[in-house]
Amino acid sequence: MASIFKEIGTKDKEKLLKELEAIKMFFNKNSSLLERISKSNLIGILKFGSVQIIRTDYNGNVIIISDLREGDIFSTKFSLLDNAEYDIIAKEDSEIIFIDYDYILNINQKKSIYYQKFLINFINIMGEMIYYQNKRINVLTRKTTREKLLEYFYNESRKRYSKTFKLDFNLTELAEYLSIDRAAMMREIKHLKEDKIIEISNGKLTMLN
Amino acid sequence: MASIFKEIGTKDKEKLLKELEAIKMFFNKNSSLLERISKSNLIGILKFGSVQIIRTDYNGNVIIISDLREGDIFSTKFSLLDNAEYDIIAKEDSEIIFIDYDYILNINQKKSIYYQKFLINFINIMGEMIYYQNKRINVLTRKTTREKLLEYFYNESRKRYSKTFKLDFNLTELAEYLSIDRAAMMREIKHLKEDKIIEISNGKLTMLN
DNA sequence: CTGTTAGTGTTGCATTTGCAACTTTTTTGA
DNA sequence: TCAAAAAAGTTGCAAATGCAACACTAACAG
Repeated sequence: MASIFKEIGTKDKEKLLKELEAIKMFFNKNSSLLERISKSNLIGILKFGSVQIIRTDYNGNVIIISDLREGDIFSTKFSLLDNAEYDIIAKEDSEIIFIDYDYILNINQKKSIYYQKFLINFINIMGEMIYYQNKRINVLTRKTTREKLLEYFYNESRKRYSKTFKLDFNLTELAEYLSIDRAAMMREIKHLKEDKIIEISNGKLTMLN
Repeated sequence: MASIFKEIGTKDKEKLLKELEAIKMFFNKNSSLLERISKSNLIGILKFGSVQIIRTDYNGNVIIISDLREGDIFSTKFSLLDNAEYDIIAKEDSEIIFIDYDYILNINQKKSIYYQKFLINFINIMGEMIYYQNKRINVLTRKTTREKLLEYFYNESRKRYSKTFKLDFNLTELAEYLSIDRAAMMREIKHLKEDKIIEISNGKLTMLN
């Protein structure tokens, strides 16, 4: 997996963070990030914890747009935070480093090796983001609940090189991630169990056959 | 809109393309790109024409994953082309410049100004790609056909600063883009007309009120 | 230890959706 | 210019989905 500081030594990393005027912030579990940061143009690097970008519809429906873990990166510019339905929530106690996006592209030390590396790391991470968004679109464009579930499970299984794995989400969140009704999803999961396609118990899923 | 050669002069651009071993290719309308390019690791820059990345399900259902126009960029690495359901189709006669992704990050002239600019342009374009994918996810995660249509129309209207605009897609393609049944979409469009929320005739849409 | 909250699991029912099968209209290219 | 293909438009119907409203269990905080 790509990392934003890959192949950059500790000293260079410190220098870089200083030049970029990086700010480290701590967020308590279940708090909203948007109350404390500007929405305009920041890159967030998740040091530890977990964070979700969510959308809450006018009818109270919650959709998980992004689910971020340690090392993941998000952008306030490229996410749709101007949309009032959107929010960013720390799901656990989390520490995040914020960098102004414009500073990344307008640093003084453009010729330094560590800046070159940083830019390339940044590009690789953006590439990964695009890839995972495509995966997500690939799931969301499936027509039926069953297909969405199977596509998601199949992806997770491949990602972990195992037919049995722990789900990243609880079942309520899974429905929010797949943008389907939770009750309908539970019904379909029951069918998948009955058809002996999956087994699932306390957060652990097994794909049969 | 970001451009990959922004602020790079003609001569530097030529030098750059040579160093990157860029290859220019022409594709006839309705031909598949995958028959002629490697799937592994290319960046495609659409000089002119239009191109779609599509997925065809086992049941023959077509979904438009990306719709690309002049100046747009796509990647064979970050798209899901290892998935046999995927294909890239030239919708019109198109010319595309291909660059190997790895060359972009491993060029000799790393310290040249035009390479700096190129990298920054590349980052800005990737940012745009992420933004538009988020827009797409924002539409696809709407639960009903009506909400998907309205969210899409609303976005287009804002993008063009006008309540009346020409649709990028014909109606068959629009259903493929929104991943909904065409007949169900037609039904819902009829309702939207009856409810005096939109007007639509030969590819031109108006949002009322 | 225990009351409260969050998450799981289930069901009935109305609504929406997808599918199949058409007709009509428009576009295209030989 | 006209036949064929593509796109638009429509409908009935079965199936899938969302919604509301539950009961039950697990997790958590005071």
